[in-house]
Amino acid sequence: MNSQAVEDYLKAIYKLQFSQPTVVTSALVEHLGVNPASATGMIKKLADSNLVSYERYQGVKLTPPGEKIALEVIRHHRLVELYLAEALNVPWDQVHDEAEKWEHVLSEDLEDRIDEILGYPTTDPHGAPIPSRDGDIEIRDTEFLPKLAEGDSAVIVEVSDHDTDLLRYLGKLQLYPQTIIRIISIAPFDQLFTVRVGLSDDATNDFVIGQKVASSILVSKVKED
Amino acid sequence: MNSQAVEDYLKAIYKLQFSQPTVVTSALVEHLGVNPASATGMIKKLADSNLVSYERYQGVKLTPPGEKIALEVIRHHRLVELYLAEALNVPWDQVHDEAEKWEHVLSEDLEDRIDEILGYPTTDPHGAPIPSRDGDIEIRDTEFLPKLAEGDSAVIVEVSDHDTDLLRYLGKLQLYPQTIIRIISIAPFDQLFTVRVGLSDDATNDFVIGQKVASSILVSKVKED
DNA sequence: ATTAAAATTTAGGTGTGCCTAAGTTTTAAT
DNA sequence: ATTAAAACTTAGGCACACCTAAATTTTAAT
Repeated sequence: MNSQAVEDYLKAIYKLQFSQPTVVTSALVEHLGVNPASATGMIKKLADSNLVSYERYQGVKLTPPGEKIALEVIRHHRLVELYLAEALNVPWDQVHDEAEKWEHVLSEDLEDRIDEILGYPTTDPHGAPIPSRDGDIEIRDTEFLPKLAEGDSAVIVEVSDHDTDLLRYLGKLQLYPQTIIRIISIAPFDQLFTVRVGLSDDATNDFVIGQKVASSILVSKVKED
Repeated sequence: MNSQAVEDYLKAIYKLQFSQPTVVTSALVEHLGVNPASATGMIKKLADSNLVSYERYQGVKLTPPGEKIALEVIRHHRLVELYLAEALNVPWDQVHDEAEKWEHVLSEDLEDRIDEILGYPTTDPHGAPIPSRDGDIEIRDTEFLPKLAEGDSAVIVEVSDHDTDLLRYLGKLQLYPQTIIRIISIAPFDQLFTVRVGLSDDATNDFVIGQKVASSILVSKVKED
């Protein structure tokens, strides 16, 4: 069996490959909080097992078998997150950390039971897509909130899931997946977004978010009528 | 934090202490399926941490701190077993193996949520008592089925939980905790028990069990009127 | 082209928990 | 009392996954 460490590395590589065509050691070091030497050692091990392709100093890429395992782990993680939120009422800012532990001990049998109980869901509590059993994952047409212009309306598709404080803050602002928002204005220099939840003309609940928060939100633009 | 291995050893010692005042190395070797040398090494480590008292060649005994941890692990295990059975419909012969993995990753927060959802249960699916949060565990007046005499009626209190095949067999015979049984007869030499489920006079469903099966069942005698 | 800084790898080491093989101690039989 | 068998411990190693410190390679600046 793959160790927990192997699974964590593969998952990290999978996620980092969205923003980088090849994942360099330092990216893994930062994402996993390990020492560069440890990352190099594990990368060699993964390359030996043919889970990543690797060229010294050039970073890694998942091979098909590596990607398959990464997607299985991600499926476990996201199913568990949703299960914790729905069935056990764990607050959405805590499900990620719990799921980090549970994803590694979930049997296929239990995975199926949870999947069935949840009604074969397609997204987790943060809006991230849940891969299918055979590793297919939905590709969606999204952009980060900072790409929006003044006056744009959009629906929140997904929010970044690993920062507890950030999630609590987003929750307080009602910024959940499926929520419709409108960009009222964008202040220059500091890129501050004045945001309104919903489509109303009522400005009393508008609030302002900065770059950090804005770029943790993935949206899909809503066409005006 | 205590490693999974430490938790497993403490749990094993706790269980073995019921039948032996002091737990010798070979008992742990058999129960955990490890090499004698490994057990000795771990025993030393546990003694150094003051979780067991230990004298070379004489076996170990849990200290109060060791017993506390053992009971916490057992509480986790039994709560998870019951949760898997009730909420996820995992068959009762499989819950033990799943719980072996989950018990080590259960946070206190999740433990409380599960406890609440289950309605603060006191026994697991095999009838074993669930320790309270602060380590109290119910002491019951029970005996093993082979202690019963012909004609005795008794209620099944608990069955041995770790043998999948045995549990499936008991299930087929309807020998669950709470079930009332009567010993119709005991065949000499081989100690074969003819058992009837319930208190009826209908003999058509009587069946025979041997020593192995009989001694896996804990009962509480029912007084005749 | 040279060099300083950044990124990465190598070398060597730690702790955990397992193993086999070789003693040592206890126990029970004669 | 002696001895064989059983039980247990010690000694020496292995695999894993981490670390620090030192060396190497890449990169970007002059």
